[in-house]
Amino acid sequence: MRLLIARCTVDYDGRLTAHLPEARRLIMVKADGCVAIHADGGAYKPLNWMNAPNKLEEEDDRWVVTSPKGETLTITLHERVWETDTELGEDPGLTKDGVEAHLQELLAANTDAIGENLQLVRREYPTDIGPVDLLLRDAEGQAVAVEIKRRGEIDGVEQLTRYLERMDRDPLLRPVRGIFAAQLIKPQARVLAESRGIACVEVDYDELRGIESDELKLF
Amino acid sequence: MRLLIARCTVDYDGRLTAHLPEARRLIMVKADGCVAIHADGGAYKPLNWMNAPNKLEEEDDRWVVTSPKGETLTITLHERVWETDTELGEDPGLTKDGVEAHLQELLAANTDAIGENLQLVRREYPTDIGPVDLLLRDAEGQAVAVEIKRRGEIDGVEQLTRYLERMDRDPLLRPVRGIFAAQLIKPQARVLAESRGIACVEVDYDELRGIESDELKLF
DNA sequence: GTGTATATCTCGGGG
DNA sequence: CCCCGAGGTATACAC
Repeated sequence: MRLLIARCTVDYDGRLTAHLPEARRLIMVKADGCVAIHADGGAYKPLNWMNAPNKLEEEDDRWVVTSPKGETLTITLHERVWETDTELGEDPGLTKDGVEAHLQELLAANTDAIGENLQLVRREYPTDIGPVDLLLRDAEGQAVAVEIKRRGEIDGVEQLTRYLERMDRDPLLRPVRGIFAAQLIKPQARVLAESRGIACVEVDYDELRGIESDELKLF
Repeated sequence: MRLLIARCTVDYDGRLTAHLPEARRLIMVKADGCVAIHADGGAYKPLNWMNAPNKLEEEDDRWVVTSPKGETLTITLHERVWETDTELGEDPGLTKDGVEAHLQELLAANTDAIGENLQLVRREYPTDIGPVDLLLRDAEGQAVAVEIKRRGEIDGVEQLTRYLERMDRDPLLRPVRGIFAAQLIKPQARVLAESRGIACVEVDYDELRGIESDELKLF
């Protein structure tokens, strides 16, 4: 990883055009070739950047980074404050717990948290406009489509609505009941869902994880 | 801006939990207090981070960053390779050209690019679920709601559909016609829009900008 | 490759 | 503060 602190001006020309007036900034060039220009604030997002793959040409105090799509990032260096180049090596990578995929796993294994007497048919049930998180059947054999979110907002209701509309055209499934499950459901999303006959269920992630580990203890 | 290259392990506990095994990484602490841990690849996004505002406690080789919401980022330093601290100063900031806001300005000034004989009523017409990009009236006085995107995808059609549904409840507007305008409209979005009676218009940004500058030349 | 959904999204604007 | 929408979104995954 190459790090350079310099007074510079930067111009991006690609999906839009953007310009940075002269100031002191950090320029980071990673081993994969990606370039990022950071100010001393503003969260982790750089002011300007170019992803890998790209081509970096250095001509004295003018760097031109070009992407295969024809985007260019031009960095003009007015004063180099300092620079360094350090080998970091491969990163073993991040392990995560608590994202939507885990919530889906837990709910697939504990459908009781969604409703009574529900049988899992499959996860990621495919429709021709995208996969439904869970397809279940209730005690009467009616198909139940479940959309799972960490945070239940309007987009999720729209998504489930599209799936239901689609699945209702399938004589083997029709009529399909919809359930919107999330750790937290926003009031706007709840109103929209219920106005469309979609049930809302709030689920507790920690509690589900507790059930899961209790079950494991039985063996 | 403080920069530290170190062998470290990192744990985040907040909206999810995440863990980074021991490896060499760059730790960046900006003047506003935000912390980012970067590997030597993977675009500009850090592996792990904590936004400002937060509290950073350093105890020898263990840094604990705590956000007001109770999220914590724990960095354990196993070997410090080098570090530095440099004053960058305020950044004058980025200027952009070519984003959706400009497209909206241009279309508001040149409704002919959307359709014939359309009169602008207002930009960002407020409904109780959000603002519609443009509200127009056609030659017959019928209200026309326009949703503008750079790239026309399904989400944009859903958005316009919600607005139309809402506006159709207003006796002063009803019935409202919908137009989906974008530089490029994806086939799926076009199918969905047209199945809902929403017209699609592709507009040329460069051409619009040309019209604009031609008009300026007349003065 | 396209299409779809997720994200500790980030960021900015308006109420 | 929350809500909403845009983003050079980036990223992963399925078809």
